[in-house]
Amino acid sequence: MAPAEQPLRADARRNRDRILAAARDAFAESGFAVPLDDIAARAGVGPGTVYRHFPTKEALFQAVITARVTDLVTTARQHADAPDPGAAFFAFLAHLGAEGAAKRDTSDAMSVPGPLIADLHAAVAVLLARAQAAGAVRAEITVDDLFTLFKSLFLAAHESTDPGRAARLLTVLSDGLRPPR
Amino acid sequence: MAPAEQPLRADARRNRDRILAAARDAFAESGFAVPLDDIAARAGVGPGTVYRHFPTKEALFQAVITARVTDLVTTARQHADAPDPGAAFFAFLAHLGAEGAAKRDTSDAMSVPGPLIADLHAAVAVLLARAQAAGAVRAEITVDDLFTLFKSLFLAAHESTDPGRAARLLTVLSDGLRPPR
DNA sequence: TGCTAACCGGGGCCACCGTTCCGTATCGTC
DNA sequence: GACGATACGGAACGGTGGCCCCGGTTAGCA
Repeated sequence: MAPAEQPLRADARRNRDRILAAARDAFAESGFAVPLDDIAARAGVGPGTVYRHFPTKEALFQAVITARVTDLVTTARQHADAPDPGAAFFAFLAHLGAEGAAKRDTSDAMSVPGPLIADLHAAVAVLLARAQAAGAVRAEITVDDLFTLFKSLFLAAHESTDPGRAARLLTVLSDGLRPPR
Repeated sequence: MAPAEQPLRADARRNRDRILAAARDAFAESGFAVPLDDIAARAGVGPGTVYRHFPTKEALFQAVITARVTDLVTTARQHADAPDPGAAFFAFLAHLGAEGAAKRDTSDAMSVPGPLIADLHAAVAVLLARAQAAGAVRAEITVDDLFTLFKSLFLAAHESTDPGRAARLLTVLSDGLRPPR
């Protein structure tokens, strides 16, 4: 949108990159709740420097998750063309589940309002509707239901160190979404 | 445990009861995170008075949830004698789900360490083991899985006002817990 | 009715965290 | 090499929330 930004000074650009990298790691480890001072310390800068580059903590978070959510949207749209709507839907759920199990901020990212999440919402709605039309998913489930379920799954997965738990719970959740026998 | 407590002065007892009632309502509405000042205001007393009766906010919370968790344990133990282990297990899950959907502090209550929750844990473990032995529930699920899943679900479910959502999500989870077809 | 002890209210302290300000250091250029 | 603009860092601010203490009041008992 604004490709012709004024060039940053060398140290500024370097610090901006370090802040983004530190924020990426810190948010992934501890979620949005991580203190901003921790991010600054991890980047080797002061809190003031973080605010020079990002107006608020939320803006920094947005900058961190934008790429990830965009990838999710892309993946969802790719699955929308698959021949088997049910398989495509559950494949995407597995992808989302792996993402959420690996990074603690995925749950927070899905709660941030904005066009990014709206896109994700819409892309998943397509997948869900096709899977439901094919009879692979219970008809009464909504996209909001799905988001809520996955946000809880992510919360649950990060409450323990049991590495198999996320996989077990994802299986439970996925199978529960299928129509009753 | 200590039935013969020294008699409280009339006004002290009245205030204690009002604080407990206010805390019960406030915790149910907003979870443990509700400010203690709000509870005090709701009870019509000052924050200092709350601390005269309960040493910490957690102690107050304990006092509020003890009766509820005890009821849950009793219910679980009653279900342990039922002839159909699978039906008993899922009936208890429905009971727990209703509790968690109605009161926002259920999730927090299940996270408090202590003998009360340990009892609940043990009682549910019996239900789960019997249901698994009867082939009504997937064998790989643990009690911790169940607790974690329900705690997170309660947290996430309260983020929306859709009254049917809790029921839908509970159905999904319950069906997902059944062995694969 | 008057004394004593317990109790009440709320102002205040401390810790935490997001945010801002300002003196200083660094960069880029002439 | 020096100067102006820019960026840096960390100390300070403001708000929030748990927790405690002081001065006044009230209940209980003689």
